[in-house]
Amino acid sequence: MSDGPATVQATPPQAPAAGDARTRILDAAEAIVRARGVSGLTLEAAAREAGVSKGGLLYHFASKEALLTGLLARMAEWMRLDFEAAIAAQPEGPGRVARAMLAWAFELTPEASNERCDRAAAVFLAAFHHDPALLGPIRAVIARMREAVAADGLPPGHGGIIMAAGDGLFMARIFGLYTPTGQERQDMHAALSRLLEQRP
Amino acid sequence: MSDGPATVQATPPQAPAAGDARTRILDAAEAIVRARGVSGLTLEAAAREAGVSKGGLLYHFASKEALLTGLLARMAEWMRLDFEAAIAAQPEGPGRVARAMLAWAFELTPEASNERCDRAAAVFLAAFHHDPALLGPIRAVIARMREAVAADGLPPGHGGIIMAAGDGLFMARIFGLYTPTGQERQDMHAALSRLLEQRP
DNA sequence: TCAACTATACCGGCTGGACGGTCTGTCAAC
DNA sequence: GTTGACAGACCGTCCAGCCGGTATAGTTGA
Repeated sequence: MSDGPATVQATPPQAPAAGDARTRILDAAEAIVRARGVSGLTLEAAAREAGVSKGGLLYHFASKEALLTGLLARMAEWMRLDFEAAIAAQPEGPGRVARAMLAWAFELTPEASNERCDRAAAVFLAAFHHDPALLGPIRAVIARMREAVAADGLPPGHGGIIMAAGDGLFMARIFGLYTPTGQERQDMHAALSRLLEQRP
Repeated sequence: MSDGPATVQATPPQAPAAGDARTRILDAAEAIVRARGVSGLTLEAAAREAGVSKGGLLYHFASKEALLTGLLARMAEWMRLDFEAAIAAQPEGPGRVARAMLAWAFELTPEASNERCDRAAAVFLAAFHHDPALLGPIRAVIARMREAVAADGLPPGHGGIIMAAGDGLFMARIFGLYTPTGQERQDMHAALSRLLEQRP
């Protein structure tokens, strides 16, 4: 009994409780994956980062898988809303969805884009590592995007290229494979824009 | 930076299986990741699959990181050779490198392509999960590809699109996000081919 | 020629630490 | 006094890495 419960939580060690515990835990888990990688995400670490105990975390998420499922469901919903907003921001007509995807992938403010990109990557990789089947909600969102692009009135293949190119840049970023310069991004954006102005 | 002993050039006394132990261990590690995911790759499992003991594995690869490094070095070398062969197979002139990349990404026999794709994905994901810094050799290979594409005499952005689209399809495959139909792949291939026939 | 020695190529038990999940305890609010 | 929302000790499992042992081939020296 040399070291009893000497540590009492007078004040939370980290940020002072923004939002409810559930949201804080989700945010903490994302932050840990971004900072320390997928293997750094343990229940204890997530609990500590969120300012709750391990038991507290397990009260909200009964297992690690439940935590990842929660993370993924939140992300899928954000993606869906983002994508719908991007479509709504484009004028109607052929290629509307593809233009929205392009605007989404080549967002003008790289900061905001990178932030969201990294959050998505963290959730994505953590879920995939635990169990690839957890990506179901994301797959569903992507399938709906693909349907929308396919019915967009573009020449065959052009929609697929837009999606694949966006995915490729996403992958390059999350794995740190390479970082295109601003000029390169602009050139790619311009070339893709020309591509989706064509009609079948 | 050589992990393991110098290879003996004489035939092994009695080969219990195909190839030397080192190669068998590397192959076994890849197979495990493909079959059971990154988290299924343990030293014991790799040793068992390769038909050696754990101690035997550790004789050739002093740590798990050394094993992953070996896996990655081998893959980077294969990629480099593949890419050079793909370039050599294309007629000279502007867009040669981009045509090689296109042929590489949209290989005519999907089986062979998928096999290599999955092997690469296994190594890639396992290494990334252990330590993203291990991807250095791959990054180097990609950087050289990007340089080659940039000096290929294509309109700005077109080379980047080819690369990004290929990467996107790669990502879609390794994460099982979606599977383009044969028709879709053909359409994308045709559209990208048109793209790289243009001159600045 | 043959015993002693050395290097190579393994074998497999062991340990220490990390991690997911369980369980009991606590405490304020209703 | 019951319930919701935690706290935190604890347990079983898994795994990387360590270490002592072993078998065989090759070398050396008397």
